[in-house]
Amino acid sequence: MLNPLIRKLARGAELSADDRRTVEEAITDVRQIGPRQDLIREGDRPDEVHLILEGFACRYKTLADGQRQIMAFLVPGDICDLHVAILGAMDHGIGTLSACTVAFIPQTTVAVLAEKHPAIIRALWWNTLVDEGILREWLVSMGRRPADKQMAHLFCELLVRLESVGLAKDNGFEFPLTQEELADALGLSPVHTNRVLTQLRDDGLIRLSGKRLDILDLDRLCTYAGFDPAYLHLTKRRAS
Amino acid sequence: MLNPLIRKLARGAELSADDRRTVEEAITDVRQIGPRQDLIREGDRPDEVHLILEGFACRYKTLADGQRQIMAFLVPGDICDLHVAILGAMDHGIGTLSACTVAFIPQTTVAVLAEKHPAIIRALWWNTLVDEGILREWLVSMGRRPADKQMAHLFCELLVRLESVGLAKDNGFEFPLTQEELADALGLSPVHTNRVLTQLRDDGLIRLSGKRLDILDLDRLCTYAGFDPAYLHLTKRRAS
DNA sequence: CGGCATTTTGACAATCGTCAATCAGTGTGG
DNA sequence: CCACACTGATTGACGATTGTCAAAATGCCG
Repeated sequence: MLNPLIRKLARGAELSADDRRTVEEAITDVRQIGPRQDLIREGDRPDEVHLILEGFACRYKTLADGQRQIMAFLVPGDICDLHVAILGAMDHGIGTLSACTVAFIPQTTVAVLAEKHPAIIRALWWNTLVDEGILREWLVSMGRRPADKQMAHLFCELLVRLESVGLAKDNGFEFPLTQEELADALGLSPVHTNRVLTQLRDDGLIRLSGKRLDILDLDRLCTYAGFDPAYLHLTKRRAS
Repeated sequence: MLNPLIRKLARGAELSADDRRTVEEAITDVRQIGPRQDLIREGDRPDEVHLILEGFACRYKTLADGQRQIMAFLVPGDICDLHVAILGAMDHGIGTLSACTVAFIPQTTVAVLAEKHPAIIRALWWNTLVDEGILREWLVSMGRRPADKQMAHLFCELLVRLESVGLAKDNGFEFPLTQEELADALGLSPVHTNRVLTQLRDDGLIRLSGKRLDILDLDRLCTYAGFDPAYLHLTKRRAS
């Protein structure tokens, strides 16, 4: 399988064949991680960068009263913590949701890339900035969209993101999350999440069974959610 | 007055006297902007970077139905759009709230800095990453904190941020926003914002009159909000 | 003083959360 | 194969938070 990171970066930045090979070669330490494991905890200063190759992970914070807020879904091709080298300590945790395949890339390798392959670093920064755009859109969703549209918007976003790394087919994709985890991402209670999900199903917009999510009427779902993919900055080129 | 950007960057990164002078010299085009003016609109590709020197501005998005969500407050020392050069088009707007003094710095100047003063660029990236941390904390607030604690948390954050650029005194600062603008940042209705504000006042936690916000009992407000300033990454050094 | 934006208040409605029970699916051991 | 336990999904009843609408009060500025 083509490395999902390269596949994604190629959409937003210019990478030469040499750059791509360099990225491939940086991925040597690949590990299988079980579901619901922490990759990094708040306060850590990891000396490796983590790249998701398979599975779903998330950024999250846990409040003093035990509530959890998921701040981002990390899917194949996503880098978890490029910023730690600059920021110092992690201000949030990163954990797997499903079982994941994760590449551990030493900071020293990243530093070498920065030195010798500026195009790669630029592409990685592009990626980081897209993630920030996603974060902003989540904030908009939580602040100004009712729960049903917020959820619809999230599903639209995931479809586009997973398509960009070749993991969506026929407007559907693997979605190995419990409703409780989905609730933690939406800022809702699990019960209300269930009700909203039921409503979207009853409206014929989606089907969620087993661990697969199918979008039955993409146009209508996008309209319903007010989804405009511009914030994903994926328009430069088509997948090759 | 000491340039607030330099003051802030000095807290999180190492800048030599030469670096500081270089930053000073990059600020030549300084303009006065009235309140409620757009600096950049969604879709723009500005060829200047904007730096707030005085006043309050914000990042925002407007939905199709006219609702607005403010995604960040930009205060003196904050850079609005360092990322545009990498991302292409703006996926959100930036507008002033109060009257502002804004430095317009050409992208070419930034490119020269990147070439000749890596420490400055590194400091600017540090700043961008802190902004991302703030965004994550806002998401947590919106998702998992009730309105009163969310507002309390925001006030704690603003105090720390404004202190770091020398704009807070005696646990108070200029806060030139209407309640409607505050509501757009919190994701609340203006009416509910007013009620929560009244409650915080009645609890003796804050005073908000005219355009000044005073925190009357900082310890209690921080406890109430569950505020932990770690995410602001301002711990490396004291203000000099 | 008059005009206007902003703040404040009350009454009521909608959304969402909590609690508790039930149902469904899955895997285990006998 | 079935009994059992366990997790996750679903449903109902009810309560809390937040939104909406409309009016009144306040403050600011010419």
